[in-house]
Amino acid sequence: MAKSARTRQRILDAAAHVLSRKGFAGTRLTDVAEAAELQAPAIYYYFPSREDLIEEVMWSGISNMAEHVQEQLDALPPDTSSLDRIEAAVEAHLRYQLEISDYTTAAIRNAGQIPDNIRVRYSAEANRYGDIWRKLFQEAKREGSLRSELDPRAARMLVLGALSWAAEWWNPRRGSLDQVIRTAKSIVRAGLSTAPEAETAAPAPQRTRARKTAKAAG
Amino acid sequence: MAKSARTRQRILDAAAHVLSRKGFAGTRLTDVAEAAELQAPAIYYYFPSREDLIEEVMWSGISNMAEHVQEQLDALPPDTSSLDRIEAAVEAHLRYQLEISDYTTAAIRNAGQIPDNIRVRYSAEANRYGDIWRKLFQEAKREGSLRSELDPRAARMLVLGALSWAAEWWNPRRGSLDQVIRTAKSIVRAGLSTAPEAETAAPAPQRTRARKTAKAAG
DNA sequence: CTGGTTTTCTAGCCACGGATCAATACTAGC
DNA sequence: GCTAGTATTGATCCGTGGCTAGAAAACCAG
Repeated sequence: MAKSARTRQRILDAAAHVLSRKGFAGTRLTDVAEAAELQAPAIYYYFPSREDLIEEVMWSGISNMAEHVQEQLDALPPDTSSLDRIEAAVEAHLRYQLEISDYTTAAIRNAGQIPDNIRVRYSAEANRYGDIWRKLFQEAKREGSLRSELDPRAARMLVLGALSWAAEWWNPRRGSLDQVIRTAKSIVRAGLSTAPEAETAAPAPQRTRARKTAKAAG
Repeated sequence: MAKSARTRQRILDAAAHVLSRKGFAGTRLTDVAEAAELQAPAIYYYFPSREDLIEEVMWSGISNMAEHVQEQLDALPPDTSSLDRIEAAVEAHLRYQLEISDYTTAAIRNAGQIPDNIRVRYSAEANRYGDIWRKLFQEAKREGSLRSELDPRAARMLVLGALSWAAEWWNPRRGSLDQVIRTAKSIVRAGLSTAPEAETAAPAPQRTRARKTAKAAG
């Protein structure tokens, strides 16, 4: 009984991997099968169709990301400032995207290329994730931490874009992840904040790096 | 003689359009032909193969972008500060990407999915564009305008990511382009700058918005 | 071993897309 | 109207990939 679930997961992982670098239309079941170490028709024992498989990859990618980020936010002390919360979300997003999962990469790269029927469910989940950030920015605005000349929606999407795009260029051999995270946090805080950054270069309390729940998808 | 060139251009435009929303593997010659209003085999009169066509779309997308941005930078007065130059590049990039061309969107979305043989030429051109930004950031660093805790490469790529990603979410009906540009400039400047932003909310001399050379691809 | 269930494989149908090529317009100059 | 070169099409070949069916294998009681 457990074996079945493991095989299914292997197929999903393989599909995420292929999807992330070949694109929606370029994802062949034979490639997925090869990566999962079985024959292509075996996939049909676990998924009704190619599209269903891909849909689940896309869906679970963004869904797990949302869960992960939300988890990290919930772990913060309740009196954390809105900008600190945004920083924590930046770190959670980058860490998950770059260190853990093919899924988010697959989702992000193919969001614009999937056919409508798949997009429906995906968009719903993407919106749920977007809500997390929308809320973060609303809080910041309400607290007066967001500079007034910024359009909140544009600012939010620009930040999310900077993070999402990191999967395209980040390479573990060219600079550490921590370095990227530190830079991203710094830019985002300074980029959004009204305050002239009192604690400038001070390392700042690392309380945002909560715990290391390296929870693999599934 | 002019007709031939026009048909060729029509095919290129169509290919850019299809490529940007169907992805590399999903780009069918029949779809391109339909958008270009001719029959698929006619494409082979102008391009030796499907891959050559796609390669030219990718290549020219990033190439025109580089040219456009460089042009705008060259139009700035020689004493322009490095941060003002970066702001100008931000505006040039966004304006070109969002207002003018399917090509850049196609290039950006498919950069991670094209096969190696196409990627070679594309990467060369992408590097050329990257150089423009690398230089901008180096200048800023040399001038001492870049905060010291920022990793220059990470900072540069995060900014470029924020801009590139804009094509994924920006919609002319949901907020004006000028609004997005203003927000992006503001975030980038404040995000990178050492100075505590003296001219805060003041509209600031609009000398970065150079002229409106709406030069279409080709 | 045996019988039954779960899982995987072999074989193959079918549709589609890239590519080729001969045939056909269209356009100019005569 | 003929001809030469340009531009476009329709018919077709070939390879490939999603998917199905049914057999084979692996697994697991007893």
